[in-house]
Amino acid sequence: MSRRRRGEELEQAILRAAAEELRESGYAGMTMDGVAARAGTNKNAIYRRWPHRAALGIAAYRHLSDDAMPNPDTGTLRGDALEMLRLANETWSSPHGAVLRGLLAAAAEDPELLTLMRERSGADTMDRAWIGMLERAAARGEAPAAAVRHRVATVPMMLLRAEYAMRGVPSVPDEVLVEIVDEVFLPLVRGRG
Amino acid sequence: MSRRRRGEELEQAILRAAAEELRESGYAGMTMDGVAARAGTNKNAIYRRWPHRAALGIAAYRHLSDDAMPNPDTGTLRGDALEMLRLANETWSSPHGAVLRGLLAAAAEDPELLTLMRERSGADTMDRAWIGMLERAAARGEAPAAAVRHRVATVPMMLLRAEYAMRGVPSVPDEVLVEIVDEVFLPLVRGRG
DNA sequence: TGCATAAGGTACGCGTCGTACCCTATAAGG
DNA sequence: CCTTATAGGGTACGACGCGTACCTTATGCA
Repeated sequence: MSRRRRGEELEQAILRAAAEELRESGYAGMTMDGVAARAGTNKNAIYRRWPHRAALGIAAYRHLSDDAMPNPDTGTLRGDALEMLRLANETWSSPHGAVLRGLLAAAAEDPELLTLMRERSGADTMDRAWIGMLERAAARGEAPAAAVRHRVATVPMMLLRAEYAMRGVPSVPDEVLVEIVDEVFLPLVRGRG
Repeated sequence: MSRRRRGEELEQAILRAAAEELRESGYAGMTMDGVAARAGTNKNAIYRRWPHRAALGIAAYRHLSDDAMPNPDTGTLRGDALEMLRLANETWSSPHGAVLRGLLAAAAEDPELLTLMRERSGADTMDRAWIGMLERAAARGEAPAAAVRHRVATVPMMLLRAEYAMRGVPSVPDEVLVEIVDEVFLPLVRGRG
């Protein structure tokens, strides 16, 4: 008969099982019994490690993907911005993004979870990438130095996020991304000259 | 013994009860049994009218407040925009807004409900108010005519929405509203000249 | 080899949704 | 005025999922 797993090994098995459940059924469909069964263990082992379902969900999401932050350098501000938006749009409209949205929804009424989420969502890294993009544009003379501001740099991602909140699951059309760049981001950067 | 209510009268009683539960406990705390008990009826009467909890939640939210859309006219674009943002911020950070966020969260993975929400959330009315504001500014010569665009007009509200999504329950500080107007909205409008 | 620790197995309490069934008041129509 | 279809009232129940309790059993370590 098979060995009995413990410690790190068991923990990884649980996380893997939870991640699979997340991918297949989303956060709403991830049940503790399901994870336990899939991991070949029982709920005791889970609750000894995470206090509740949401905590496991967040940990498993983190386990699901180590998001490599892109840092496009197309040579123009417009190209860089579009590239960033398109990559984000792809990520968020994938099953992977659906899981993220489910978690965010679950955390909406639980501030504690929301902070947990934000810490691990890589939002800061994302913001830095946009600021870097603006700095390079400014160095090229493509943007006024006064435009290199956090509030300005984050506008496109904020708009994309809000667009997702309004629409349902499907991805945001590419025209919208182009509009965000051409009708908002670039005029805004220029308007600060 | 008291009359037995029917039709419209009973429906209103249920909606009133559901709205009270929403106000007191948020959407997550609104239970069907609770609403039935508070309305002095039973779940049959509810399920004969709404197919599930979420539908009742949305209907009750609508019943909770007939949102009079503000239409400030302070004489300057900056004043109008700030006023709109401040009103929206007040609304969303009130218990009333907490209910709305709870509903949105619940609807996040259910496209059908999301459209229901959007239809009744008055988002279109809100957009029109912002466009009207821009038009008046253009008429006063305070903004270029090219800035009167839907995508431009909706930017501040989108940013506020995204700000809410990032932070938890508490209201967005007034400085952020000022930043949205002074660092984004006004430069953007000017940048389109 | 003995023991503390942690995993396995299982059952349970609780809350909540949604459904079923049967009884009864009410309104509408002959 | 009486009958009958309709809809509300009462209640119980099945299903499901979370989180807990309790006991048994394997495993690593002293």
